[in-house]
Amino acid sequence: MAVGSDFSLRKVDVALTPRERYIDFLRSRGKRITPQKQVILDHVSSRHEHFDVEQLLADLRNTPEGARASSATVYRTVAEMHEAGLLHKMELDGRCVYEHDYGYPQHDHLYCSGCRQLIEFSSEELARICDAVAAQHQFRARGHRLIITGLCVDCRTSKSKSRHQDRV
Amino acid sequence: MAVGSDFSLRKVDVALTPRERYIDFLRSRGKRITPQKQVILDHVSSRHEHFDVEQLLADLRNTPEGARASSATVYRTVAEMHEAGLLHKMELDGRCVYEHDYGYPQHDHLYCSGCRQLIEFSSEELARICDAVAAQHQFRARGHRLIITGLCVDCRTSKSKSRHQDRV
DNA sequence: TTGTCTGCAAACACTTTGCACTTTT
DNA sequence: AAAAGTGCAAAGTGTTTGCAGACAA
Repeated sequence: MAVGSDFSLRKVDVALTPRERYIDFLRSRGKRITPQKQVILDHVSSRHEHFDVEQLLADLRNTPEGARASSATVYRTVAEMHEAGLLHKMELDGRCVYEHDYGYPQHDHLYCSGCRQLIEFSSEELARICDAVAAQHQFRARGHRLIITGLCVDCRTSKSKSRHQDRV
Repeated sequence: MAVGSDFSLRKVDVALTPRERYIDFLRSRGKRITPQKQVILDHVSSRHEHFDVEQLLADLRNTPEGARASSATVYRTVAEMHEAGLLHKMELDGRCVYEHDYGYPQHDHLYCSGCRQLIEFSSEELARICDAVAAQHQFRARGHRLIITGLCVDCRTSKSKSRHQDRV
């Protein structure tokens, strides 16, 4: 069973770049830094964007240098980066979606069930509510995830034209 | 692709019992009311509790009358009840978890990563935030889901004794 | 009689794992 | 040299689906 170590529970130290942070993490665990991990790291940290493993694999294949990593490796590496606190993970429509959120402020999402787009927002009030609720239940909160489901503007207006909306 | 019809989008009419509601739904679609569906309905609506299909199947088998339904049927029926607005669905740790929430007030959850218990809470403030955020993005919200992850009191205190905590 | 439903088993999508080989340290 | 990583293919999970027979409307 994977373990969310003390390391990953601590508030991130934003003085480090993602790469430094990751390398620190690997070193502290006696894990290795391999070309595959670097390629994946570069891809993932070059933008703040939601993706699943399939997309990441496709991206890697489209890379000019044709950087390569097997899906097994991508799954393993992505999990490792999640442990390291570089990637945020969530489940959506039966598969795992990640986003590079190291150094990014906490935020939540609107999820359009039409085009499956994730729209970000953040709310301090929400954080306050979470703290209050947790305290009330003597719960030690590690984090939270709020997803508001519905239809985005585009899907609302193109409702009758496309097959997009209401995919549940 | 399954369809979340107008029917299921409408606010539930709490004057109906779950059974009435379900039967209405089935009739309106020309779907049938079978013994299997009734057994499942009874089980599900007899308590307000979180379960996955595996648990539901086990429960059915433990029933005195040995009520039976294949897993395919349970999957199909549960999905149907979700469409009918009787069951709330969420994904957790890679599988789908349902709860009978017809007639119950909207609420959200604290999820203990130790014992995997779901603790309910509700917050009007939260609902307000969701509305505000959706409006801000011209988004038509259908619903929301907030999960606060962490450790419950029990798992916090029995931290060193058990293998419970930090299952990610 | 028509059309849905059920159960079974096969199919599926996504993810994890065992293993032999490679690579880092 | 020792330990961890990689790719492949096989094994797992949880869920869906095709189909033939059963059955409600």
